[in-house]
Amino acid sequence: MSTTAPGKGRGPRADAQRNRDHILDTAAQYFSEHGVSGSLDAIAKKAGVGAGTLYRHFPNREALLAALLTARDEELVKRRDAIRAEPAGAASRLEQWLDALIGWAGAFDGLPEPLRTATTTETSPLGMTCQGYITTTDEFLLAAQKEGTARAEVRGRDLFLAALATSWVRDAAMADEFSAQALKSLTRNGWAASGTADSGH
Amino acid sequence: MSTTAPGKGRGPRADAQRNRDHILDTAAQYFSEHGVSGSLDAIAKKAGVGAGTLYRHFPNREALLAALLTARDEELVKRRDAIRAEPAGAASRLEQWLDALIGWAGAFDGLPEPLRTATTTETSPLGMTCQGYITTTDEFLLAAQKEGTARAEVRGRDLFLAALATSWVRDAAMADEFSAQALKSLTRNGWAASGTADSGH
DNA sequence: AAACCATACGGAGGATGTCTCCGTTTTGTC
DNA sequence: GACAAAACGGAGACATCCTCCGTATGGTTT
Repeated sequence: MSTTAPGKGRGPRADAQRNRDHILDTAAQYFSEHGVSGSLDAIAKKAGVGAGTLYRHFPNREALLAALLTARDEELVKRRDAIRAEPAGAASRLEQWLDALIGWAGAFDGLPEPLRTATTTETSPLGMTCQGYITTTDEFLLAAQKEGTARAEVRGRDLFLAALATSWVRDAAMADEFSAQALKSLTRNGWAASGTADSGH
Repeated sequence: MSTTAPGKGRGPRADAQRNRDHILDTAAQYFSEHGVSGSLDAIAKKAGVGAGTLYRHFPNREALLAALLTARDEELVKRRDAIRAEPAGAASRLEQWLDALIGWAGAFDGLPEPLRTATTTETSPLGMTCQGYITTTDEFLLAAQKEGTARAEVRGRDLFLAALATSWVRDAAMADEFSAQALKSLTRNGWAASGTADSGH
């Protein structure tokens, strides 16, 4: 989880780097337990730093979230590459990628909300991240469209939002795990070209 | 917007009734302008009543929201009856009902969130409301399934959540009105039985 | 119409949370 | 070891939610 960018000018001071990493670790755990709306001051206290230190490193909740997701970036990128390398058809690959997105957006309780906001707000750290994944979604989607297994009028952005929405429905819907699955199938049938749809129970 | 239930014991005091109605009106306007997360204290002030008065009538944000939606209930119920009376096929009726739900959930910015929470939380004023509309959704869905135009494995609850999700995506997505439309089509194709799907440009 | 009391009002204030400011401390360099 | 730049910490300004309780008002009774 170190972020020591080599060669770039003079690196950050040692204590700053240490604190930053530690805050990130603490925040990851705290958000896991309390959802993304957990108190930032509480995170600072738990990490053993002053509130000022936390806010200097991460000016607001979104920045902290963005940093947290960047740390997880590697994982999702790896997944993307693994899916790319699969011998399966384009439709299956797209489906797997969307599944990965749903899982990614569900990393913390309540995460879909800021992600959706970021997706439409642009020009924010989170927005950049989302934009990148929309591009990837477009890549898989285009392949499926060329293959004839995905409707032509669908856009990557729409599927990305649909994945967020699925994750959003799953949040706090623990009483009914079916619903998330249902949304997934609904989406699956939604983008599939006629005749290739799968009831996906 | 009066809520004078006739015959039920001794009604509320006149000033209480007046305040309640006025708070409701003020809240409707305030939420329209600032979304459902607007400050409750600000609403009280704007309505010219003390905070205590607001909280006595509506113990929390959800209660206020529920009262606000109850006022709109009549409208949606009327729409439901109108759809029922239509000569169109069951699929078309289901589609129109889902459209109505999407519009309903978009009455205020940010409304889908508490609605989703209420849907999965049950036993809350909002939860009751949602439950009722899920039942209606089931009614329209069942007709479409009997007609053979809707997949058998879909449930009303899922479509209800999908409608909320669509409204959720639309929120703050003004930069891209397409997305909401896309989600709608995606869902439409998702529940339609094979062969009856419509690309819904 | 005056008195009575249940009902309702208002707004100060406790609790929690976000974020800023600035005096103090730490780090890296010379 | 001394110096300046970088970073720290936590008090406190400010916003919100919500409660508590002394005070005012409305309806009823005589």
